Amino acid sequence: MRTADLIRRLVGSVVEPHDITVQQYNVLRILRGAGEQGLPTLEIAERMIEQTPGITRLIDRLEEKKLVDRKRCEEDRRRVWCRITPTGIALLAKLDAPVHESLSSLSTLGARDLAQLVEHLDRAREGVHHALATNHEIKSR
Amino acid sequence: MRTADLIRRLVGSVVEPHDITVQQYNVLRILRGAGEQGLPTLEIAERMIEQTPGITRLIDRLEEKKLVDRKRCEEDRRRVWCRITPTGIALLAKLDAPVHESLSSLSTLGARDLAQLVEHLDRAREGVHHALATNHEIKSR
DNA sequence: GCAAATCAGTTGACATATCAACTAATGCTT
DNA sequence: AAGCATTAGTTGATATGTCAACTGATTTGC
Repeated sequence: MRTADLIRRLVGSVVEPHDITVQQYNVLRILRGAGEQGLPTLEIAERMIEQTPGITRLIDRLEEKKLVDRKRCEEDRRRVWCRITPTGIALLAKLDAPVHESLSSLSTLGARDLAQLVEHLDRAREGVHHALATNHEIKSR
Repeated sequence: MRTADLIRRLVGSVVEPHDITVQQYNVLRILRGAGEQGLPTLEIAERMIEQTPGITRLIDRLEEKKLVDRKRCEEDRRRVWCRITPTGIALLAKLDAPVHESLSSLSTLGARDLAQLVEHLDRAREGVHHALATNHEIKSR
């Protein structure tokens, strides 16, 4: 968790001077990856690295900055499609290199160690995920 | 970072029903570890897992709940000693077992893998730490 | 021995996060 | 087809986090 916090702050130090938070950056990355059509609001929430219940207002703020736009889905009028705007794409393009470069600091670990680290974290996450789900079940009785 | 977020939420699901946040729990653990005399405010901040500039008010809230008390240091009147109260100790005692148990979900990894994971994270952190420090230097010019 | 710099901590203004209650649309059931 | 449950998303109240400016205490340099 110490390491995650440091990485968060490292990425923050790169993106925040451009007036977006790390979470907003994460949303933009997700939407860029999602392509033309975009994604419904709660789909974005599910893909976030840090889970956040405040997804609506997070995207409100991105919309205010014209980095994202939204429109109601016609087939299912409960849903809202969110898309990254050209301005958003341009901002990400500017950030790609510096973010990537800042994360190169992780290469204090070699490729092999890094791969193993990721694999271990994946396995750890499974265990924790299971514990959280169980915990939640118990609470909801 | 996904894994860290999950663990954070797992610990949160254990401690939050007792009306403290994960960060507050972290402060209490630090103060219990610090013993009788306690610690000056900013010393606590340095030892936190997630760095937080809002340490004063975080401790304000713990003080309101009578889990912590404070007094000015006589030798250096700028400083404030923070100590965990008996109520705080009692709360931690109640939480020790459930927190420990919830974290046993990490034993999807064997002891050896876990040790290696920690070592890799430590090394990763060094790299990131260095990058952040350098980054900060550049900014402050 | 005194001004300037530094340090420990606090405060105010503001941004963001969180939780529960809500609206509107759709799906399911009989 | 009516009624209830579910789903997608929003909103309001409130708690917490964040940044910069500040106070008061202690060092440091000259």
